[in-house]
Amino acid sequence: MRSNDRFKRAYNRCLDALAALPPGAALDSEAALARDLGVSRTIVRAVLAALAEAGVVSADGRARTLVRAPTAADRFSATETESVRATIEKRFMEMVLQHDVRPGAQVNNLELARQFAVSPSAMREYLTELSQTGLLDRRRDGGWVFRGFDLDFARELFDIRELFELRSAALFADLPGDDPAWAQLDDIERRHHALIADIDHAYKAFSQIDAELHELVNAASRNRFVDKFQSLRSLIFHYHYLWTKDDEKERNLVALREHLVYIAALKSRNRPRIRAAALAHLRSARRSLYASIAKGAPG
Amino acid sequence: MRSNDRFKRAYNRCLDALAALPPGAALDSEAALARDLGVSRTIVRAVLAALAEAGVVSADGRARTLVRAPTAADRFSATETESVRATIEKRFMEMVLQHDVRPGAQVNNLELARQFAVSPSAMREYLTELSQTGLLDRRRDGGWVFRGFDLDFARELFDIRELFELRSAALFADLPGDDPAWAQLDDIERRHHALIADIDHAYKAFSQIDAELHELVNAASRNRFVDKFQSLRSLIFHYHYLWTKDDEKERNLVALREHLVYIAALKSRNRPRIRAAALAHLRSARRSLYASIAKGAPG
DNA sequence: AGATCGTCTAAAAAAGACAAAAGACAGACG
DNA sequence: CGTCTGTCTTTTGTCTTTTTTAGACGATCT
Repeated sequence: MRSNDRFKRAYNRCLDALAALPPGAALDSEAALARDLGVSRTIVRAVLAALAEAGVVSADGRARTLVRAPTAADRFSATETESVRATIEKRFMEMVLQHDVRPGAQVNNLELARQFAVSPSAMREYLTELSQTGLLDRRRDGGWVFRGFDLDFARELFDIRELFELRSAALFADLPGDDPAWAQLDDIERRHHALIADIDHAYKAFSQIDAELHELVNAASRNRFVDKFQSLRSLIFHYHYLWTKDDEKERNLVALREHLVYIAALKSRNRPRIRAAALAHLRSARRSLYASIAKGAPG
Repeated sequence: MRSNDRFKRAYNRCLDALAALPPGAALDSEAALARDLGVSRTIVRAVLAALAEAGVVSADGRARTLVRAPTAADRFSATETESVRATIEKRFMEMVLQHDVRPGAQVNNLELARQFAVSPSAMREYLTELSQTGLLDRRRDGGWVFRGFDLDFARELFDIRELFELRSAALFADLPGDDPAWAQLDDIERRHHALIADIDHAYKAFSQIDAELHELVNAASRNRFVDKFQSLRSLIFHYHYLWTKDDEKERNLVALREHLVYIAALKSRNRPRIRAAALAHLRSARRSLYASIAKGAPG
């Protein structure tokens, strides 16, 4: 059956909203709540019924009032509100990037589904989607072959990334002065400075801002294939950053400084300078990825 | 239920093989047949049982002999041997490339499944896979939006194609002289000459040889992302050639001649010459695609 | 009269069911 | 003793069923 994680997330968000109200306050209409929570009225009704059941709100007739302030115990836990899709992605990326599977290994849909505690259909759908990314291949007679997160994959990924990023950066420099992208670039630059200033505490935010910068630059290509590739890159790097801990802070600091040089180059609109800055950053990122793969895979 | 199109294709291939034998001849062992037909022994056994049922072979004990020469009536028809996947792909590409759906239109999984006479799951799996190609987008709340085979798509496709092909061609020129790719290139060149000589009858074969040439060149990149893109390109062009009939012969002849210039340039290993030939061919292919889209979509 | 609510319908997601296909293993045959 | 065959188990591809969600429409309340 379909999981009701949507309902659970809406329920938690509703508790958050109720925490700001005093006991005895009247709740908004169903339609208004649906708008605020970004779900259908059907879900809102289910949430309200559950809140009444839990004794958080009272529902006499059509007037609903807050009975008591919601507590942490009322909330659904993080594992419950996670969509099946997100669960699978996390588990799978963990498996892949931590080198728990050897390149060339056969992947068994049924076994993975059991291992991740999801239905075979959900697993199958995810594998189908991921087979477009080059991490997996579908065998002609059924079954899946894992191609692996190895040096070859990293090389192929970076070769394309270089091709796309250099093209996008050149196009970015040609954007008219009043294009909103310039303001977004300024904002990203400001946040880079803030992050560097507070690097001891905030270095975890690197993955996010890295994705934002490269997505902004690549958007200048106005090309859906570049966009798709970019989101694959973000996905892989997001999880890669998450689990590769050696020299994490230093590594991120180096990348942030390279970003600043790159941003300055973009703002100068000087083609050779942009190209040089982009290449310098890509080369250092490539080296760092190669090194972490060579270390992670002792085979 | 899973369809037995595999069994039916193996059955037809087996009939083809038997047609070469005289009545009374003994058949190979199951394992040998499985190897020859490229299927499992389970299927071979089903095929042999069906052949005995049809009276084509006799099965007394473990010795099997051919009773009579197979006829056309024994064969399964083309529609029966087509896999569900292939059916969907054909119908969908027909719909897309013939402009039966407007860009931005909502695509309904259930309705498509009914229309194509396949199950919603099979349809859904195909749409999931195709959404990686940029022809479709998945909406956050379920449902699909068709992005369309329009001028934007053609432009984005060709921009990437140009990027990849130029890179691949340059790498191709660096292949060592004893690389098998050169022999394959010679073979493709020979078949180009044969095709041009017999263009009045053979112009239908263009789609196939076009895909072969570009796949060979792009293989020099040794990059799975280039390969994936290349197979998407082949898929789209295959069906596009199939249905765009205006000036078909002339169009193909022009492309074949451009191919020959391109092949000669590759053999010269002269970088600027290769680049010029590739660009010339890509530009003319781009123009021809743009023109056919502008004509096909009167909106 | 206008907003709000209860109920119904349709569509999509997930799970479950089942046939087809692949592969393993032991016994039979030469 | 090696090869071939019969049977069984596992896994995949596809279809069907169940549940969840979105949205529409008329009834109800203020």
